[in-house]
Amino acid sequence: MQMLDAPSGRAAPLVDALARSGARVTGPRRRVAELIGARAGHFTAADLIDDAVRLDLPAGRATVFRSLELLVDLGLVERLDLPTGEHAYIRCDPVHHHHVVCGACGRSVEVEDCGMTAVAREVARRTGFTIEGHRLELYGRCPDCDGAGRA
Amino acid sequence: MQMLDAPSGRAAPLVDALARSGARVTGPRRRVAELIGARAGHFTAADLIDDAVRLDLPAGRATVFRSLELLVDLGLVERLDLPTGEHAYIRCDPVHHHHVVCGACGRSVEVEDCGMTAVAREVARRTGFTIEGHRLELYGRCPDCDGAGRA
DNA sequence: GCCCTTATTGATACCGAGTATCATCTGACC
DNA sequence: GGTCAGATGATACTCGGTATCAATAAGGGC
Repeated sequence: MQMLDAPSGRAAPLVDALARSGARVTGPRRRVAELIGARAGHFTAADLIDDAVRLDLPAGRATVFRSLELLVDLGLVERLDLPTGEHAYIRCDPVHHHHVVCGACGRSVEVEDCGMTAVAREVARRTGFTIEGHRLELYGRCPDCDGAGRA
Repeated sequence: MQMLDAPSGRAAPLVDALARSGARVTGPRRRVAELIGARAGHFTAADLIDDAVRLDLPAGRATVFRSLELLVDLGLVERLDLPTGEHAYIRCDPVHHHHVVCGACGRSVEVEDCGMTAVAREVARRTGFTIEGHRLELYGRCPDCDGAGRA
């Protein structure tokens, strides 16, 4: 018996948000939430599909993609493009922010604003464009990997 | 006879850079340069392949991809991810900069810095990460489309 | 101008991410 | 418990991009 009635701490908020949005809280969706909750840092759809098999939390390929799409729409997961061109997903809070991704371990943290609105304003001034949105991703090394690399 | 010995004004710099880099200046590469030169704004690899057929400037699919990769390496073309998730390419100068893309007409302009280095520094300070690179894309409406929309 | 080496080409097959289809199933409300 | 719209998942497909490999051609040396 899978204890799916008691989703792990990290999966629960996803399940709750799903319920609040009016979407049906189905077995496969719970499992996908569980899989995402078990992940740290960014992951690809393929990662989740592999995990589903490994952890015996069955969810069809199409369902994984559909659930991800749903969670992206709800703002609980964000799609990002790694410098390699790969598409990945990352769990996050539904407020505007950016990601800093560690190229060594894949860990990522969220940062807000940090002066981006000023940058957008400056760009608007220089180009005459009306800026409606932007997308910023920062790449580098997290303190741990940076330290390890130097040691 | 295609006047490929006299590439159009917009294609010539691409061909020159190709020659300077040590790569062979072949017929297909000239043609791809010509196709890119004929394009305004961003375009996909598929666009170029279509153009190649329409304009009777033959270049194989694999060759178009390879030429694009080469030009990306040389910094003459940049790959960008549209908000839709599509991959596109855009012609640009080989200095670090960002793109502002008009969602209505697809036109885009380059902008430099605009305070991004300060943002990166601030992010580094807050997160402890060493920032090695970033990627910023801005979306909005160009002055023309903005004006038309309002009129 | 010709030859030779080697980079390039392109037809083809392949791969992986993501989507469409559609018969079957199931959550949630009555 | 019954009903039915919404969800599922097997399958087949599309599409962007890459690998393979025999054939071709650029361009430096003579």
